[in-house]
Amino acid sequence: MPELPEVETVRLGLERWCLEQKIVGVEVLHDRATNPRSLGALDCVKGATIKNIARRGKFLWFELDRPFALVAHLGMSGQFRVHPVKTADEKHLRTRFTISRNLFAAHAVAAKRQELRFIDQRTFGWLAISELTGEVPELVSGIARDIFDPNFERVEVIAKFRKRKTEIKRALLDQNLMSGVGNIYADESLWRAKIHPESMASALSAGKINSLLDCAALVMSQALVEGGTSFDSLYTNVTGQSGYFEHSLSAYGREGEPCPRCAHQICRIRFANRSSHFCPNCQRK
DNA sequence: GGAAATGTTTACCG
DNA sequence: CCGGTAAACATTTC
Repeated sequence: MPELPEVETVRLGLERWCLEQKIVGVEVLHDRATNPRSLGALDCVKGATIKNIARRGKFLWFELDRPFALVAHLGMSGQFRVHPVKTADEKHLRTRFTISRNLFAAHAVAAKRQELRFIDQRTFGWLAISELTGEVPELVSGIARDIFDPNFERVEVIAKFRKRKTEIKRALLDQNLMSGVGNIYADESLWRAKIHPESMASALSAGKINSLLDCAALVMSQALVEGGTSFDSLYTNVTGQSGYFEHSLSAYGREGEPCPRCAHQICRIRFANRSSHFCPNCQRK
């Protein structure tokens, strides 16, 4: 589930709880939690201090006082949680980082330790060590900027969309064109922009694509305010709270229900190997 | 009991 | 380049 708003919610939580903390322990409990493209084993972050938490699209990474970053992708069900040490292990705990706040000797009785845990039921999520020399880690270098990136080139992106000989929803999901949009926000953005998901990207005017991008930004920023979307307890933010945006969805998951705009029944079709929800009355091809 | 479906990404094949 | 499909996995729903 985690798309841009959920990943940003997680990033904010990590920023709140992990900044300037030193990683003093790493315990990998599942092989698949490490991306095969990782430069090495995750325990090489031991001893590093977390200097920044950054994000592009659905990828996030911890910047360290090292020339490499710890990159994370949440996949379908990944979560980060910050816990006091000795909290009972979750069933799907994949990696445990022990982190410690550096306290001034004059005040410190003992360094305060906590655990940063990566939990992932379906194990499509992963962590990796990746070289960080430029703006983003090497592993993230192929991912396009997301719409909230200050250097997002809207005019260029619109032109790229219009060159695609494919359906608009497929293009919207392509993380190499524009990152951060997944199945839920694709359906919601298309509904808001009144565009049929199977419309050919190349058949849409620049103005229409421009308004679609406006809708995507609007829908995702609303979701962000509400702490992201969640359908079950799989997704929670760092402190364990779920998002509430699910109550605000207009099309996604609402097959058979009336369209909030025109009351026509919302349809669901299989498409690109996933479900698409749309209003056949408002969203014409 | 079993099939289908679930928010992601990547790889492969035609 | 494009699209279809499968695969990685655990769990829930029909």
